[in-house]
Amino acid sequence: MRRLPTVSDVAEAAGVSRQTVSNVLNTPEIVRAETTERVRAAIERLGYRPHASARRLRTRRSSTIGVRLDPGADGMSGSLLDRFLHALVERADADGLRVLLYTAADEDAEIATFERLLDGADVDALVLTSTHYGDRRIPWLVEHDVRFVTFGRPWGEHDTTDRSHRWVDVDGRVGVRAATASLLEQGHRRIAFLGWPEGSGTGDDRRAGWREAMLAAAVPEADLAALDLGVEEDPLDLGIGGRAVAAVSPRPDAVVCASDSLALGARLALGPDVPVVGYDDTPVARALGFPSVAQPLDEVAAAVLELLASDGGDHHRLLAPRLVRR
Amino acid sequence: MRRLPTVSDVAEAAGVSRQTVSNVLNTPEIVRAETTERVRAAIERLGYRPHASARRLRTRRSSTIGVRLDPGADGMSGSLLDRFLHALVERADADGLRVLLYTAADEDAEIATFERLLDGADVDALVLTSTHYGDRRIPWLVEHDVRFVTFGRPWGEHDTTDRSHRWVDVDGRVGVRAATASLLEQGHRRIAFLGWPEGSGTGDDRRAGWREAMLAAAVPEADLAALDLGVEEDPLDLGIGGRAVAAVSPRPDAVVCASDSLALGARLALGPDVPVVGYDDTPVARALGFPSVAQPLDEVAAAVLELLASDGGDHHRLLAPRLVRR
DNA sequence: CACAGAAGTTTGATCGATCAAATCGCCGGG
DNA sequence: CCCGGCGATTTGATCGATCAAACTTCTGTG
Repeated sequence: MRRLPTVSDVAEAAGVSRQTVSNVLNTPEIVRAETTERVRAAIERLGYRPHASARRLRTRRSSTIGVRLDPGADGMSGSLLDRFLHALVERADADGLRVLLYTAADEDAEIATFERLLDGADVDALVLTSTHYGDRRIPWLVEHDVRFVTFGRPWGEHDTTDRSHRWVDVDGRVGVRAATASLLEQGHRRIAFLGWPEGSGTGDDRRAGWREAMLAAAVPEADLAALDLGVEEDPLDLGIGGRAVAAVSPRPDAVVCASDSLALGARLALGPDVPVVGYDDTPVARALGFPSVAQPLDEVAAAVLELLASDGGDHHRLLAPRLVRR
Repeated sequence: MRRLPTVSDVAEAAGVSRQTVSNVLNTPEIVRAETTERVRAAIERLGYRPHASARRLRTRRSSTIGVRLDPGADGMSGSLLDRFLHALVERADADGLRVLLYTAADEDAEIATFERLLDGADVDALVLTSTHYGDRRIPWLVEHDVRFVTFGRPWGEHDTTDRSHRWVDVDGRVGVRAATASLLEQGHRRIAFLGWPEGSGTGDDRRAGWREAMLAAAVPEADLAALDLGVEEDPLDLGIGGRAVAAVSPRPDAVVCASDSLALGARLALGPDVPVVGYDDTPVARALGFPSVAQPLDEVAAAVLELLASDGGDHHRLLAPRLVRR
């Protein structure tokens, strides 16, 4: 491989000094227009590209963000992370940022990885994806003064106005409320909610959306209990959700679900005549043609990067999902 | 953030020179055991970690491999890339390699990205995932003397013994043959193959596996034509495959499919009584409980890294998939 | 006992960029 | 006509590591 041109080569070719070349690239406003022109031409002619590692060494910034590739998300919604990652990489690229992946078996291993990545100056910011109750990573990062943004709000433990923790999330409650409302509009009244047992932040949030819509439509509170189903999802047994819905008597008119995989279970148990709405708009929902609440992953990615870059301003964003009707 | 310790700090603390510290880390065999011990202790005590960018600048190696995050793989098997990536990152981590993501809208954009990544010394090797007929990326990489491995063999255009192109792939033919054989063992004879129209490398390879198994079981060649179904898959219409199978008369005893999403279509059209086997072992197959041919992604990742690292030895690997019975 | 050669360790230079400070050129005011 | 001040550009030092070569110490041999 040929030797790559350096700033010095460009400088010589353009008849200026190294620093001027550097200035053209980093602070063009202090360079005379005519000089800029000459340097630009030389850069073009020689095919010069700054050497990323050299720059990072000097500036002590890596312009790289670390993202964990979650092993857990192996369910049907696994592709969600995939799509988020894709959006993130695309946006980051436009901002001149690189995305580095890492994995970790558990929280301790992940914190050890943080140390490696940060001390080695491999990354200078992190994006975390699955936040949960009692997440030990957050305090660690805050304490070590690391720049990070989570996709997922801090459930419970934190004050949402806490300025040390920036986060972006999608308002599941609003999404499920819209889904439920759309079923109510179609004339259904006995709309079941098929979700997870109480105690998960995300799940309870989505459940709340269903309750709100039902109560707003004057469905008596007393009727809700029988329609509120929480099952422990098992990737190997889709039937569990379906059986729970099928056991409700009288049979519900429609079902709003906390995930597409629950929705698939319900659909298989009840047949195509009972409307079902899923969550996450996965390929399964698209293929089978049932509606689903889609997370605006592009917007999430954009917001994550904005929060990473910004110093002041707001420290969190709650984005509205979109109901995909089918 | 505190100033991080450098080699010099460690050297001073251990009472040796910079270079000796470097040797302890990179070529321990030339350092006296006693010295190594002392340096190791100092490293531990100070919490020293090598600065990745400085090392890269000096060695002109980034120890980072670039992987494209494919936008296209949005189907049900999208999570396949996800799982592969995960395995890759895990293995790479163990070898001290980092994985950097990139995206690109089309082939030209991707080649432009190659230039950026390589010239900037961001990555020193690439892993490509979806190879196709007439792939212009391959000759570009070969010509520019870039180290790369593809997951997917070169379909048609290349000689498989070509030493300039290293690849790893999964033997779909063997996988589908095993799937078909297992159905034959169960006593089925009219086993349909539901795949894509002829002309796709992967698809034809899988079809060949079905044909082989059928012919080996003495099913007359003449019977095969009616059972060989190729449909253009449409992520928005799962029914297309199902309708194709349902139209076969007399109805097949069982169906072997080129993908889980085709299998889902067949399953929905024929009901749970006609055995169906899918391909890729996606969450859908697991959830619905139909068998599927699983690609050994861990092994693929390991093989990819081995080929990337090795200088001599074999230049390609064809791995055997595993039939997941259910 | 001197000495060649190996083994272990140190020194100075370097990778390619940016920072900080110095220098140069030019204009206008006193 | 000199000088302060500003804008544009250059120079020298530096980031943290490794390379290449020099140097020191040890070992075994004639």
